[in-house]
Amino acid sequence: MATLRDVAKAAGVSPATASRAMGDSPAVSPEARERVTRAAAELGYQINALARSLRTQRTNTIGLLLPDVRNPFFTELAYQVDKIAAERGLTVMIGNADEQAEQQDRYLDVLARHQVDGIIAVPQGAASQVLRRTAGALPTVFMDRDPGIPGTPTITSDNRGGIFALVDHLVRLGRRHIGVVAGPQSTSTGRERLLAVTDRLAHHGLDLPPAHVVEGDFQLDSGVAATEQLLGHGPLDAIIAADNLMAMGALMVLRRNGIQVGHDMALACVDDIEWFALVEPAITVLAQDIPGLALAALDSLTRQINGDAAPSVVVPMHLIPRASCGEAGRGMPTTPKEGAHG
Amino acid sequence: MATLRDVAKAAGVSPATASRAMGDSPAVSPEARERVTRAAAELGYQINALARSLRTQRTNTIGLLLPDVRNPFFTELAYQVDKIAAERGLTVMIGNADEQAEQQDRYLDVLARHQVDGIIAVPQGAASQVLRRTAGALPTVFMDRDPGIPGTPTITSDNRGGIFALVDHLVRLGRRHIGVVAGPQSTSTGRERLLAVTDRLAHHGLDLPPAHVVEGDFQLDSGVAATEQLLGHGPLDAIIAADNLMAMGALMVLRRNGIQVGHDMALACVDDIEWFALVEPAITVLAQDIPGLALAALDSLTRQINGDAAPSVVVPMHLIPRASCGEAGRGMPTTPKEGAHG
DNA sequence: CGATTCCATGGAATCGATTCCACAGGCTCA
DNA sequence: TGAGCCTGTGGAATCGATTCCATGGAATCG
Repeated sequence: MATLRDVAKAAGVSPATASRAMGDSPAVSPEARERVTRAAAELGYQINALARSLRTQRTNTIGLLLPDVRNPFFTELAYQVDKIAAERGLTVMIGNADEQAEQQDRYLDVLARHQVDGIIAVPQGAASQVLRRTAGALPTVFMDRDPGIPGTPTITSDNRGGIFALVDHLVRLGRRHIGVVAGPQSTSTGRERLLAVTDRLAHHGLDLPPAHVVEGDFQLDSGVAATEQLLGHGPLDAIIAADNLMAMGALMVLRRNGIQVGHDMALACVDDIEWFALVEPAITVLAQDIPGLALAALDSLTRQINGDAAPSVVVPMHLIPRASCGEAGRGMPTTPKEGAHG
Repeated sequence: MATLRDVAKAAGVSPATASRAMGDSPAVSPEARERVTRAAAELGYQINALARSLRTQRTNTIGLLLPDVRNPFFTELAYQVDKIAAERGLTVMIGNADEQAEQQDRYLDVLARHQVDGIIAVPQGAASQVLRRTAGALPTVFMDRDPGIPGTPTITSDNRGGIFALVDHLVRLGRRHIGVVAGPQSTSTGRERLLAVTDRLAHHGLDLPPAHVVEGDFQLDSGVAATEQLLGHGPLDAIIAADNLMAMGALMVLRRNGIQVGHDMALACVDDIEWFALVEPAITVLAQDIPGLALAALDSLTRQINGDAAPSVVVPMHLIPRASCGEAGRGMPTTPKEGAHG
């Protein structure tokens, strides 16, 4: 591999001048710049990012820590973050915690050792010691979930507002007996979404008995188990799943039991997937604004890296009604509380 | 951030000794090691991977270049590669070409600048100049697709053998009029799969007219377009899609046209998705052995990094019959050529 | 015309960890 | 007892790029 020294020699200048010519320092004669550029091209010179970063104390690299890269929601999040970061000349190192706190800690250390300029993290479970230390030591932004570490900005979706709209939608369609496949209560999203369902049902004068709530872990299998359990606890006419994969599991169970989704039972969940529109019936979702989240997170992180105040942001969610909740007018009449909605 | 120098000072030893104590060099007294270890813990010392790598000329980092991180097949591939690499103490930098040759080239340079020890690449399109240069300059393994660069090992699935099994399956079920939503013919997988279908149909005495083949780009939308086109060209009783996303698109079109999949029309594709078993009807797939591919790629790359001979590997595929191709015995009788299959 | 400013350039220090080399002190063995 | 060895340690060079500082020459000004 050719070094800058080689390039300088080939161009007949000093390494200092070569360095200036490669960057866009104005203090280089056009002639020297030309010679250096040509020499670099001829030698196939690639700058050594390690050496540069060691000297400049800047890597232009950020870490992205996710709980599960295989969940389409996080895949999309990674895609959007990487895309925007690339446009800004930043490289993204993706770390997959694979749903294990220990892996998360391991990756945080890896990122720190690689001297990333900052970290965007979707934390899992309770805030670990390593997570606190890292968030305190270098620019950090939490995204999607809030681990409750004060002083670190958080970019989240408006889960409460979104769930309100979803519950209103279901109630308007005549659903009264709602079951919830909740997310893990160790995550802020799991808690917020469940609480919002409870609160909004109460607002409609409806009750959410404990037997109608089963906690899953955001994975497909837990959606299966939770739904089986829900079906054993009295009659329901709607199920809300706290994420897409658990909704998939719920759909499997409902099908196996010969329950007509969209008719006998409404099904809705948080987080859209491209092919949710495809499944029969198409699934009603509460979609997060993923590009919006990614953009806000990067903006906030960049500010923090530059030493400015970094804001927390709440991004609106978007209800997409599809066939899985049935049509308005079916079954019971539209709720008289219609007018009370926000 | 504490440096090794700080740790050494705190432990009352020289940086040299501190370095030796942090690694597992035997030439350190137990007492010195103890003191250094404690000092490091107290200072929250994290080794600076940049400085270490600059000196040792080893980053213990490999690059993984993918054409589309949002395709579940590549997501799973990334997951498996990262998992195995982590077990071996390697960090993975994922690059997403986002289906653009230009992005691929850009990422190859990024990886080279970061001094990765080696690259695992799923190349797209024709082999670019940058791809050739990179493959020549540092340890490289191609995975899934073969760009035809001699001297660089390739880890691929046995597309030909797999497709043979799939075609045999369809023919055995009485399907005779097969349409193909082919992959891009600029990729080796696209070419191999189409050729294998043609050859195996011929082996059964069946023809594949040009009008029954439409080329897509491995994305959902192209599956939609291709299937619509196929339906306009005479009667078919089966469609083979070269990947999962295009099969999704095909399924959408078939549904919209009221065509009963699994009865009027068989549908099968390459690459399984967890929830393909969920769709109604469940989709028959030719699944790749993703952990097998990941393991073989990493092994081959590691050998190459260590200066040993790195093998090319062909990994077997696995046919998973589901409801989308209908049951045996339906329609025409089982082909008399049954006995001729390999 | 002499003094001052400006500009392009090169030498050398620096980032943080590793490692070659030299060396001190304790040991063994003849 | 002295020659030789082994072990643990520290000084200093090194990896490759950046950047501070100094310098020489050209341009500008009064």
